[in-house]
Amino acid sequence: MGVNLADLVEREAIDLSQLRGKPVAIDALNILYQFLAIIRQRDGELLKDTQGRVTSHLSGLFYRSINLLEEGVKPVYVFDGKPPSLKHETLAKRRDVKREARREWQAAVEEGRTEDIKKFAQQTSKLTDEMLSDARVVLDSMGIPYVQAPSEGEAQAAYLARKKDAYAAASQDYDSLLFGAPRLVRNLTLTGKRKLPGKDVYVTITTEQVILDAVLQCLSLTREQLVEVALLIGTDYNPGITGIGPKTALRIVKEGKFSEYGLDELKELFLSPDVTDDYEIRFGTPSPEHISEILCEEHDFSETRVESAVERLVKATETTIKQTSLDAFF
DNA sequence: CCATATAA
DNA sequence: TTATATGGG
Repeated sequence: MGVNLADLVEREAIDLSQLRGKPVAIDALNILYQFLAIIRQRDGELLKDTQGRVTSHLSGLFYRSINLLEEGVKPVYVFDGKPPSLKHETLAKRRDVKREARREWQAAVEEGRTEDIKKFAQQTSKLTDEMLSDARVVLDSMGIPYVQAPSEGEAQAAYLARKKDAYAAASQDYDSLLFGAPRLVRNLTLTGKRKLPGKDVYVTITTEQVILDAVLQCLSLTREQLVEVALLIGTDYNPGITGIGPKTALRIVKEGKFSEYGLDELKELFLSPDVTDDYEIRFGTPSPEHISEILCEEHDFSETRVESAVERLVKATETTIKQTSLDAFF
């Protein structure tokens, strides 16, 4: 999932208040997959409505968005379009992994291995078109804008950040940096405690940011060279060169020997990705009626829970709009 | 993940 | 008030 630049980039813990009043371009697929992986019951099953339709992603999207707005953060979701054809091999591999995970999950449930149940269930997540369109309807009802990317969502989110239509791109993956996002925000969430897969150990998860210029300066690389390093290690478009890790990749690129590896054409996918200017970011007024319609009537959410959440949403929207117009005024 | 109830 | 448990759809 995405390029692994974790060993190379320096991250800085930030407080959510540093994002107050600022639009943040959130990679929608990335966050929805996270919700599907995490929002599950004890047997690893997803939350579903009475008709058996998955709702975990909607729960996550709804409550997370409200929490962000309450913090003054303005989420702008970016949805993927058609994946570049060069990604087909990667996507096929992911399907295989998921098929295997479903088998392992079933076996773990039958044998009652609790840790494995969770582990394998998380790997089976699949986002359908219906789940994505439900997510869009929820956002519409909340008055939260989203952008349709022609191709990769990460690329479009990075483009928004480059154009300063967004203050940052938010994702767990580092690809936005390769696509040129000047600022990447990871772990854009409130709750700070998460359980480690291994044992009953809890780690504190903090929101962090990665500044592209700082990364490049620290490594003494250009963005193009950072892309070269990533391609040698492996990205969503290529498996990487066997036996080459971050350290060796850095050396190769700095010695100017990248072109010996036949990956030159792939660079363009990151340096000139398919993005569009055809979008409008406008925050609207939430519609309690539409929210109740899609969440409660259509998908069996609890009315009392949704009502109190909507109350928070309306209040947060009012103050955030006020804050923004004030910012624009001064 | 998040909200809510309950314990401490 | 804060920490932990559990159900959510």
